[in-house]
Amino acid sequence: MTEPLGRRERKKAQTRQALADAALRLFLERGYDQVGVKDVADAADVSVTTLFKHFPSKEALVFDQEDDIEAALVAAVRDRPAGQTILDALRQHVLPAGGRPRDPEMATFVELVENTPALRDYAHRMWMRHEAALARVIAEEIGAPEDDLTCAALARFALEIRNLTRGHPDPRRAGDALFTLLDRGWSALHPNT
Amino acid sequence: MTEPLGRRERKKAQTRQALADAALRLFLERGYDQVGVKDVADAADVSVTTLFKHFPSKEALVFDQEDDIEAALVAAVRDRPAGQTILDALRQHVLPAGGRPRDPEMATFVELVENTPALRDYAHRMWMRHEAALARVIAEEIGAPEDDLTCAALARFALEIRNLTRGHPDPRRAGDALFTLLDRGWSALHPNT
DNA sequence: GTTCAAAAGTTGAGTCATTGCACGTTCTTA
DNA sequence: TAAGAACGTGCAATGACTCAACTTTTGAAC
Repeated sequence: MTEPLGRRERKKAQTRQALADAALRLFLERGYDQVGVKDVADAADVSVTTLFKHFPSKEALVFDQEDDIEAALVAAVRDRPAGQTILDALRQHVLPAGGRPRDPEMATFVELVENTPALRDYAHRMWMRHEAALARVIAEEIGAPEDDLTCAALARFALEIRNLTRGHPDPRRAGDALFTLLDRGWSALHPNT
Repeated sequence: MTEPLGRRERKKAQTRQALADAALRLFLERGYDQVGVKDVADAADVSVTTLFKHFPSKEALVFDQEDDIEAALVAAVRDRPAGQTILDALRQHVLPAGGRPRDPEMATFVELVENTPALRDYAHRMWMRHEAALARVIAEEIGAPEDDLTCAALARFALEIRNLTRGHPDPRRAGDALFTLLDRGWSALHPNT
């Protein structure tokens, strides 16, 4: 489906990839704040303006493929198995799997993001940006008005659980406890949802 | 207690006040994004560098007296009446009083902050910055380890309630419902706290 | 009363991320 | 194939923020 690309689009994707690769390499070598966008552009052999045509900001250089996350989140709630509550669906989708794969490349990437305030904040904002969509699908599922505040609160709290458990020795167990906390309050307001 | 100020400190406070006044006036006149820090500095008859010696950022120009909020927050939990739960103490302290005083000057200020993304985000960050202190005092009060995750979560969720209810027609009632949600889950984990 | 050195205020000249404007190249359409 | 639209690219600018040096104020020693 993505095969028939013209030369132009192929070169565009190539340039984009070169920028992302150069950025990640330089950031890991020297640290995010010690690398300017000029350095990244030079390493990819393009001008700074071209860099910003491909990425909306310096932070976005390290978050390359952040596309279908919102759709997957909404689908996890809307298409949950029959009989499963909304909170259990969120619990399974938001919390990471128990044993970590320990991909070494991913590990250094996560370390870079965690140790760089600008990147940590950016990742947080990107993740919380899905709150509105999540709140909307929750309201639909329980038949509440679209702007129901408890749905917005549940969406925000559930998303924040991932941020809270990040860096914890056992994120799965910790997240479970927090989802249980939310579940007790939520099921009192909206039983069997 | 703050009377014996030397000429120097008096002039410093005077410059600071002139900057804050000029900034608020210009922001309300032309809009936050249409005013540069240069304009504010010129209006107060100082250089841009001097402006940044008094305020750490452009956003900070409008949040002049944000000092003892964290202390009051911690005190509200630690010095709550005997027999009152932590969540009830937070509910009373975080939620605004029912009838609004309708101070016209404050109203235009709130409107400016709400309608300016940069200021809205800054106010949010400033408010959430108290999460760590709040989490610490909650952990102390229930005798949990200082880095207990459920305490951090309760602190974050309680603070977020204020952000969620902002702009709602009846913040008091809406906030009450959300605190009740948290209360059910929390009292199951830590009864009578 | 004068001097002097540390502390604090002030400044102009910079740095860095980000964005209009203009030019050349590539793709489309007739 | 040639005009015209759309796109990639670079130069130069803008706006927030910082740095090294200069000036003023303060407090005490002489």
